[in-house]
Amino acid sequence: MNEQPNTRSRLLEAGLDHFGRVGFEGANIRAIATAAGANIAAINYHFGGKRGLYLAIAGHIVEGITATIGPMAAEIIAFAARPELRPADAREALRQFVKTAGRLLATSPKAERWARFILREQLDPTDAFDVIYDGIMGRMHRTLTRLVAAVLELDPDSETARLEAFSLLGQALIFRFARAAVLKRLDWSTIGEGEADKIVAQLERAVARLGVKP
Amino acid sequence: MNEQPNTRSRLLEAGLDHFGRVGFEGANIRAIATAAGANIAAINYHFGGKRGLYLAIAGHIVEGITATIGPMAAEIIAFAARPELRPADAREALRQFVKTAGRLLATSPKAERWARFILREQLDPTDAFDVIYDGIMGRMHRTLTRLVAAVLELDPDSETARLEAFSLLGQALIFRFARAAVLKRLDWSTIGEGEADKIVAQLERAVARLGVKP
DNA sequence: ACAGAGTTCAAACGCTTGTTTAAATCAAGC
DNA sequence: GCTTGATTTAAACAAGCGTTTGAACTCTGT
Repeated sequence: MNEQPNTRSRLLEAGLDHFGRVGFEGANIRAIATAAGANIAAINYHFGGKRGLYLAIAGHIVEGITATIGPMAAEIIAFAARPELRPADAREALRQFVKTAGRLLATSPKAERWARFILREQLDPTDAFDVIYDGIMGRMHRTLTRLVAAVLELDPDSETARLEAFSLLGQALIFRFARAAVLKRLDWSTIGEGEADKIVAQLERAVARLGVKP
Repeated sequence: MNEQPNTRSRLLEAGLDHFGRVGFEGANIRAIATAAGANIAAINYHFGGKRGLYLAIAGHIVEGITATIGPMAAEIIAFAARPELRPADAREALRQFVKTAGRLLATSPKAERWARFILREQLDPTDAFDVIYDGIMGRMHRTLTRLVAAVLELDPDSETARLEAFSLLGQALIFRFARAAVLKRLDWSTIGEGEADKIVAQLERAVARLGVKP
């Protein structure tokens, strides 16, 4: 029943999955405890209760994402921070970013769980949303904005640049958030490597289209 | 306490809001009944139970969306079905579509409730998803695909055309689904007419960019 | 071997859940 | 005005919920 790590970690993982699927109110701490191979009381012992576990999971997600995309993120951030960033270079950096992040988002089971949990938080945000936004989301969007602004030759602090960054993000996230519709419409049964290739190609097309003058 | 329509309708509206906020498992039929100014037993009487109400709401959403975008949709569908559809014409139709639909999606309280409910269904689809997909979503996406394909001069049945349609859709939906992040990042407190203008302008930029050769 | 803190366990605690029941109320038709 | 069917009501049902409890089980340092 038990996997490798300690009860605390197993509860975080099981909770992430469970909360993401049915939401905070719908979640059942007995089911979480069972899935984690732990006793119900362990949740109250380690996290002080259901809400405590939920908030801890938000932090756990930030850690997870940071650890996963950390190396690439550092590289891109350094690149994006260069003052003499040329449009063509920024476009290439953006292309690399969507290739890696897009594939991760499309195929990784971890990313699936993260996305589910985060999306539910967007639907009616609680304290957990601030944890995630301040921890990873805001930072990531600011970097994306700088790159997009460089490609479009916009002021990176302008509202337009931020809107453009959301536009690009939307084109990636739609394949994660509207997965059920994507699978039906494209007649796919699942998203494996082959399907991810097509999604990534679509994202590269989006980047290539950025800032091209009519 | 009671609004105008009958108990059945009030339960559908209250349930749409409540299920959308906290999900099926998290929803509380007592809270729904109270919000609707009805007795708990009314849910079982009219819909046979919690699940029955949930499924009925899916149908109610399809009706609502159809009634709201019906006139525009009919016009666009007729337009998109024309065999001799020229790229420039299709682009103009697409521009009109995102202007109307984008503003509705961004500002309408009804659209907010629909989007919330539908998004939750995407996270783990049940029978209700099929009701919504077959009822409105698939139809709408097929029309969108035809228009996008015409602009890009692609085969409207090609996988690429369908992916491109999702890309465009993603750019509109991100402002609805990731609303919490959008508000934070753009330092908006709410999305009123002024903010909707900026979102619609961003969507028009996305349409203008479609199919422009480098 | 022992002590003591850290952790896990089964059992029980109120309380809330979705559903059911049977009586009360309403709206027409004759 | 009474009857009949549809609808609404308050009350009760068992099952499930999050939390608490106190005893049992680790494990580490001495």
